[in-house]
Amino acid sequence: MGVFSRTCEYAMRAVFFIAHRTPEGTRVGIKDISEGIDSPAHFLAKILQDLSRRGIIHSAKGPNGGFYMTEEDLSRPLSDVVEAIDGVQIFKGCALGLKQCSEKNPCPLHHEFKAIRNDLTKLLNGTSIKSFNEDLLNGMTSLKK
Amino acid sequence: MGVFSRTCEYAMRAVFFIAHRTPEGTRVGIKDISEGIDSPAHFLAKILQDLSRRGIIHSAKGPNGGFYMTEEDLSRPLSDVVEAIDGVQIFKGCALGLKQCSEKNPCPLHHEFKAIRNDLTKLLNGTSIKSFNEDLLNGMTSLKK
DNA sequence: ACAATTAAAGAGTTTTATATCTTTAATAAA
DNA sequence: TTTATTAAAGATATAAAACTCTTTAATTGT
Ligand code: FES
Ligand code: FES
Repeated sequence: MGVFSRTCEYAMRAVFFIAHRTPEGTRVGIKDISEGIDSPAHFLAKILQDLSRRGIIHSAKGPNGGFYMTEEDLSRPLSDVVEAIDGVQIFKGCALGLKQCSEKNPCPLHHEFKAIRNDLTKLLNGTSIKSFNEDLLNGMTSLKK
Repeated sequence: MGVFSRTCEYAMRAVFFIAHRTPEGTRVGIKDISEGIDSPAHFLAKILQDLSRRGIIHSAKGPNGGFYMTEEDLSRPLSDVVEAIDGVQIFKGCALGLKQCSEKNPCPLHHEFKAIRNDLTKLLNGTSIKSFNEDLLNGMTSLKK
């Protein structure tokens, strides 16, 4: 596995996909999303339920229902998605899995690793979903394998 | 989970521990290692068997047997351990799990993520186990929770 | 009211990661 | 040669992650 869990990868791709497809108060269904990002539909449904419960995305049942994101949702940093799914370890945890990453009792990787972890945090925490999405709207980036 | 799998965390801690404890052709047993790094002994045994088969560490059976590392082993980069356990995804894989991370078809995170991934690669690939170990010998870093 | 559409919820199954226990093989020392 | 010591190998066991299927509830439009 890479840096994020597969579940988290699906979640991020889905969020970008929804952001991309619902610029004007429209909604997009689970089928479209799962096809659009190459993920198992039922599994993704669970993930989106979760994000929806947490208020990271929104949904509506019934005809013309589906998932969508409000302006507020779009302004959120991507780290909210990651944290919802994978938790906070990736941002705070020790590279070697020591219970506490600390300056007091640093592991051999601590100093350099901390810098890298901070860069990752800055990237995910400092960039809104909307601004990632702009590249996507401009056709510069992709969600498709 | 953090950046690395738990198995990989144990592996790295164990490698540092062995390096630390066997400076002079001595060996250290699985019991000592697992206690020293806080890991389940039998599980760690499996991991070390694996590393041993791959030639990343060495072992000897019988009385006064145990695990040890040659000069050559100590000169290896830590990335060899990570790659043996977690594979290459962490160094090459797309943040969003796209099949191929590429400039041609970059995901929204690609540019910034690539830089971070490269820093991590540089850290693990560019530093020998021995040099991480020096801090450990100087008592500046830790393997204990 | 009714039928169609959609996500939510619930209840699984399968696969992978993590962990344990037992037996075997190699080595060293007495 | 025997015994003790150690890792290797094999066989399970448990837990978590990933995935699937079915039923329910909400909403819309007729
Ligand atoms: S203590 Fe290990 S990364 Fe900080
Ligand atoms: S394409 Fe996603 S990180 Fe390179």
